[in-house]
Amino acid sequence: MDEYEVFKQHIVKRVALTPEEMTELLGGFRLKKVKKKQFIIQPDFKAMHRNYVVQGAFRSYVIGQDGGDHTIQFAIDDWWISDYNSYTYQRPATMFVVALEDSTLLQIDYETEQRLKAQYHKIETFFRIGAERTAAYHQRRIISALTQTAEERYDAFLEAYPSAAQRLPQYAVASYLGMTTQFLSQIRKKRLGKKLN
Amino acid sequence: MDEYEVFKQHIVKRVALTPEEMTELLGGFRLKKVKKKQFIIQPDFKAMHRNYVVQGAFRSYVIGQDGGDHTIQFAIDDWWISDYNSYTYQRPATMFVVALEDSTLLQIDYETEQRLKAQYHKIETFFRIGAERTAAYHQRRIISALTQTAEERYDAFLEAYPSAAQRLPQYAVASYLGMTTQFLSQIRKKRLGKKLN
DNA sequence: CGGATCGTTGATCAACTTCAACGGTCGTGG
DNA sequence: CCACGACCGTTGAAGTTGATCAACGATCCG
Repeated sequence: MDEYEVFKQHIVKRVALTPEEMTELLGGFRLKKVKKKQFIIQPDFKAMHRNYVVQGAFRSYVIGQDGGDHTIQFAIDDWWISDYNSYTYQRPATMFVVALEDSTLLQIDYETEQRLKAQYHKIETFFRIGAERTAAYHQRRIISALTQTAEERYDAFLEAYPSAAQRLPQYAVASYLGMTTQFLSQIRKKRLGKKLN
Repeated sequence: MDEYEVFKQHIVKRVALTPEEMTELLGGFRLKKVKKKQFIIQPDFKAMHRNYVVQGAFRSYVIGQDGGDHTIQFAIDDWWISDYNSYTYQRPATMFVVALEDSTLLQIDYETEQRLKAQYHKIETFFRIGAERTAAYHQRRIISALTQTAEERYDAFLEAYPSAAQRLPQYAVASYLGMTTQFLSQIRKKRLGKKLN
């Protein structure tokens, strides 16, 4: 299927646009193909784009002062990803965002987004809804981090994102859940005894 | 100072409104005074309002299955607070939001907010900016939770919100930082040896 | 084929929790 | 306005969760 068609479906689910608005919004995005292991955002560079993942998988992470690697977010098909502190405030990034597979993105740059939001009320609405959902999603993650043990977080992850759990490398899942790969391995071992898979 | 005047200053910092838009937006909010220990949101009830704190202090928290109490957010003067998963999606809340001091709020209800956003482009912009900031703020918290030790998180908290650290009860700060009150007490004790305060 | 990357395992170790007990302060009802 | 109980912060000892360290096998990819 055509890449813009996938994205169009995504838009329609959030907001009803006139043909003109739809054309303008789609026109703001540029198609980009990236290879596995390629970076689309790096620390010290401003995050230039908000990224919609048409197809593929990405991971954003930071490096702690201990040198450890901590996953902030995943994005697979039909998700968004960026360094929101960098993009929103147009400041240098603190995060890496890297492709975990060969992927296809639709990117909008900051100035274009601002212009479209100012020009079309319903495009503003579109991005407002996105920001609200991002905020609500992040809040759920904070709750999970504060209230659950490592094992419970893994269970919850399997339940919430079963396909992602299959598709993503183990080290990335572990660091997303705030534990070491070794400890995740322990958990999985225990699980094998009780249940296949 | 008049309560609405404080709020007006807050609005002006985000977006430039015409007198009509300003009147409409302010008109959407109702003043509410709450006493210390009073709840403004409780689990199983829908969060009816988005709350701007004119003056006072609030705390939102969830109860884990262990019965433990986990602070999700604080809000003191000039901050917003709600259960965003409940308010955004109009579903039953999972959080408590309680006043830590006698406080003054400005509340808008969901339907009014939707109506104003639909009617006035720049009011939509106002809330969009709020949502983006909330998302960016939550992302910083996630990074902190994943990358820092308990002691580092306390340091960062003192630096980021020195006045809040003074004003809020210790048990609330500890549970916000994801540690027990006992452990926070240990950290503070160590600190006394090195530096006053 | 050979090196890098990824997941695994087991032993030791550290960060943080839990449990239990105590002193201070705050607010409330008598 | 005082007394009492509830709430809050503190301390120390023992216990757990999850990290660290080190080593190995498997797989992927050039």
